[in-house]
Amino acid sequence: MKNIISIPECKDCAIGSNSLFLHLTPEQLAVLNFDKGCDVYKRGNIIYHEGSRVNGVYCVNKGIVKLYKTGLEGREQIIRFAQKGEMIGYRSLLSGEHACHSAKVLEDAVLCYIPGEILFELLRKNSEFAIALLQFTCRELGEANSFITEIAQKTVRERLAEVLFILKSNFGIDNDGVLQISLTREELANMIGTATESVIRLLSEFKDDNLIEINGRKIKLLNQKLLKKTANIYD
Amino acid sequence: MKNIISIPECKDCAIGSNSLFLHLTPEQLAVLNFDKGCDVYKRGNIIYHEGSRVNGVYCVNKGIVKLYKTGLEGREQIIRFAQKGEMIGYRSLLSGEHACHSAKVLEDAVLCYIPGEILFELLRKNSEFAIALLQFTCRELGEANSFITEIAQKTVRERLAEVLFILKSNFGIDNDGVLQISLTREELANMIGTATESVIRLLSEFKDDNLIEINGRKIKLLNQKLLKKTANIYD
DNA sequence: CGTGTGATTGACGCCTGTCAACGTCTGTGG
DNA sequence: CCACAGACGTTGACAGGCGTCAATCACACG
Repeated sequence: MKNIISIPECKDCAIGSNSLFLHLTPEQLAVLNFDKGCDVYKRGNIIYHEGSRVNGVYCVNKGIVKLYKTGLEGREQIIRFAQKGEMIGYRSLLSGEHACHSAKVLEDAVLCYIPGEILFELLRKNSEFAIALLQFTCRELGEANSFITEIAQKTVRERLAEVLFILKSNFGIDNDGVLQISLTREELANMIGTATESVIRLLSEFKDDNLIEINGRKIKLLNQKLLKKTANIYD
Repeated sequence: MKNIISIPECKDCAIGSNSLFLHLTPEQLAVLNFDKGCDVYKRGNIIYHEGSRVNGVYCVNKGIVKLYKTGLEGREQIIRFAQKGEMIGYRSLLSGEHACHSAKVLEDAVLCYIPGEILFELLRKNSEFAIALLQFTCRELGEANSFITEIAQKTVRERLAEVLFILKSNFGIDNDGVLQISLTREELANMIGTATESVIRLLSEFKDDNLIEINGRKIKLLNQKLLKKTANIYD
């Protein structure tokens, strides 16, 4: 097995203007770097199950992780995807509750593990870090509230069109306009709370209307303006 | 006008095991008490509008406040209700975003106002307070995620039955089993994302099935076991 | 080549949103 | 004191969006 990877440096994850780790001092970053664990996960691996107790948080260094709740009759509801630089499991750790969702690897991933005590220690010693995490959480809460409104008031058709834009803003599109994440029809359905068949039918309709182009799981956005109208988005 | 009220003491709001203010030192509590403002609001008053900038947080000392987003075609989606001891507006203040919902008085209320600088000061100086607020936010985030799953997967009928239990746990029932909050049919509809007429019809059905008793806006829970089954709740 | 997962399509019907009409109650102003 | 407006509640009719079930196809993998 030539699967040995070099353990990523925390400071390499402290990228982007919104990284929480920017608020740590170099010393704290060094300590964190020393105390953390790191592992490789393959597609399909479960990192933790809904309902389990979480004793630390994971940082995504590479790959994509799907966070989902299991609802009625085992149907999964996707809460969000986490990618490079994002933390998962922090909600459960901080609230002291059991995990409110499961985490499953969607694209082969490298995750660092920060034990709970270390995180709490940092939060206690570095109030800027705590406030930054608070801000992050509040932003996520705002997104959740928006999503509630949308899922409650919009039609499936509108939600599907909208989710394409959400995926675009999270994972981007390449030069041809192709979404840089590939999801199964079922996963799309589980994001917007509908049946797989409905997603298939609606995607076909979008294609017929020249809003998108489909190539397997690759979705290309053709007419974003009209697609936004379909999604009932006006910004 | 004999409408002069005595300004409530912050320590009187620091009740219950989950109050954030328990984490403040007596001195901090005293400072907070001195710096805060306080006002009386009548039913129907808007405290702030969605999209406005929030420069502080409000603490509910008395009454009930409805937090809601305005969605498509002006339809309101109720996010939550805040009552004695709860804070509102903190999400927007902390995330630095505009208010993601409007706040409207449902039952005549007394609200204290804590300027943003004061709150941030406390968060910086008292890490236990910051962590407590973080925990609170995370719990709310967990609830939001659960709600997303429910609204996405459950039928209107199930959601309506469930919301009765949510109201029960938030506002309680009296000895006769009557919910201690009175909402219009429209407000119930706006909680679960459905039409007013659907709520009316379903409540009638619940009544016919002897699950509840209706007296205007007063709803009495008769058969909670069956009602839970209707809500598809198994705990 | 069998097996399994995912994608697709069609048929069918119910849940639920919309529209419209009407009843009820409360507060307001003449 | 009555008339009226306005908010809220109720009921019926109706259509269509969307979930469910079932059959078939496509494709990858051991």
